Amino acid sequence: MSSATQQLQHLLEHAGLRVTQPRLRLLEFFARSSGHFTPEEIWDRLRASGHPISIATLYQNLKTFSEHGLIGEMIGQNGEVRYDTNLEPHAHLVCLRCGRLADITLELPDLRPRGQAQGWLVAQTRVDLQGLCPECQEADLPAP
Amino acid sequence: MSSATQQLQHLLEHAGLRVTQPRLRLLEFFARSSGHFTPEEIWDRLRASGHPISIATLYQNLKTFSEHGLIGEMIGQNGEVRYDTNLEPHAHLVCLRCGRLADITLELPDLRPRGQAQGWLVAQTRVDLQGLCPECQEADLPAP
DNA sequence: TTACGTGCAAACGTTTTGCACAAAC
DNA sequence: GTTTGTGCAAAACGTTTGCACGTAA
Repeated sequence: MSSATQQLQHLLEHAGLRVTQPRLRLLEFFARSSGHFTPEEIWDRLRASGHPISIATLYQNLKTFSEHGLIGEMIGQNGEVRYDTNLEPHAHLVCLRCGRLADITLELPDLRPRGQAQGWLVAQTRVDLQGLCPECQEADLPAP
Repeated sequence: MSSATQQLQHLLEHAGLRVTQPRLRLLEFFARSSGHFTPEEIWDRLRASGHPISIATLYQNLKTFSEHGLIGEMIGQNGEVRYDTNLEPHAHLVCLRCGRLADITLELPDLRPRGQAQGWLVAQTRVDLQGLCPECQEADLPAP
């Protein structure tokens, strides 16, 4: 067993989860991928890589992993659920033309609302920027 | 016919849409409501008010209306689609305990990303703040 | 050996579609 | 009279669940 796989094992053990083949494969996927993936995308890629797992097991483990803080869960631009290895708080930059999604770290000013909504206790902020990525600006097509 | 209904008629005509009963009833709903509604909530309320419309017609018209800019479409905290009469750009304040959702107008600083994601052309920003509304802080329950 | 995880198939809730009919223009 | 919208029922979609079996601890 590779040492990379051993690390993933420790991750599962540390979370109090049993070490199983489907879980190791799913964690491996996240370890070697970077991005924000829908369950379907993950399922397709696991299948394509020769390590298919059952769709039920996939959904169950995505939920389990995100509940244990091993991966992040986010709601995409169109309401799709996506999973992510980036556990740091970060904002997203979505290209309106090609859909490319980049993580960015914004230094946010104090966003505590004044005026209309005083008295709220703000715990988290979710910021998504939409626009055109450099490549799509380059392509210089009419705006979508 | 009431003058309020005439106004709604003009709205439809101006958008190049035919004036029909279901459409007028749907627009009436939005005219007298304030908030962010799921299709199901809208359907329930129309039915309860004695003016039911078909679920297919509802979905078709919600899409049509939002494409024509008559109502706003947003993705809720859990990925649900919601419709809204507030067409102004605004941010949301979501209570993590009771789910209450308030619109707020933030004076956003320049959020153009630097560093990791230079070169993007930012067209829109979506900001959602999560926290506790004043009432839920008052209730002083353990945090969710 | 016992609790937990897997994976199939079925069920689920939401949204979309095909289509015959009705209404608006 | 032509085009557009309605509404039913059926299909499609993504996700969850029940359950018998397998496997980790």
